Amino acid sequence: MPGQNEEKERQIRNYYDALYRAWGAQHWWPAQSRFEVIVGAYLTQNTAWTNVEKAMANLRAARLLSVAGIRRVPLARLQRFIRPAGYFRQKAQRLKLFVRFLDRRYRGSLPRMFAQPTGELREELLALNGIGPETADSILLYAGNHPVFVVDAYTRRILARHEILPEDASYGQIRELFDRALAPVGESVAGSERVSGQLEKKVGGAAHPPSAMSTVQRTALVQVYNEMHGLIVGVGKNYCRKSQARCDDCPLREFLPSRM
DNA sequence: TTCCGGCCGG
DNA sequence: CCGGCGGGAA
Repeated sequence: MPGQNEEKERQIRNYYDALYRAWGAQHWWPAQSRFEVIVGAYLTQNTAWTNVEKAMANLRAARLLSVAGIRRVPLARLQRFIRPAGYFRQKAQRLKLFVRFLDRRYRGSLPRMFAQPTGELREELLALNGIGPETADSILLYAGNHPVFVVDAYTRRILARHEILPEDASYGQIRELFDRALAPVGESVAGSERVSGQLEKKVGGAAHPPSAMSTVQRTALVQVYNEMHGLIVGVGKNYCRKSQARCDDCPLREFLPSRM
């Protein structure tokens, strides 16, 4: 049934529209630099963001929130600074590993790293110990401005509860759905049309291959992916919580699959 | 106690 | 597929 997927994609666009109307731009992932985004992406793995902020504040106060800083700080010292973020031994080791990778592969240059094609850089990141799909995509999108959608536990939970995709849907499947759903929105933004209320007009367009994407389209897509993930996290944190969800006040309540 | 903006190794 | 990693806040 080919109509199934199209319906799901339209639903995703409806969610984006409703959430953006309710909350507006999220200014998601506030950070001073790209490297801060990368550090945050590591530290926030299965960890509350408030704890990540404490660790980041420690690093910033110690003037270690940079490639050079992580490079020179002794491992044991790094562990102490990021302790509030939990898993501090793993995470300290993995931050060191990332800088080592950056040094060897890109001579310590983030601009050189992010100049790499999206797909190839993604594979390189995934090969690193401590970087899985979500961390890789977070780095690509929020630090590198590459057009990839970030799937997290909130995304999966919302899709499952709304019966759009099963709970055990793969990361790739979820990401594909959002890619296809939001590509038309990116085009809409690129065409300098208003986003809100215009989402119904362009439907059914498959995602362009990266090579066929203009700079304007790419930038627009990055913005849309950025916003959508931020909005979803807002839903997950405040309403679609693991236990005791508060569907009554959720901006997405009208889309619930007719139950309680 | 539960949960958090995951990921790795057995 | 499962256990471990871990501190902080609700």
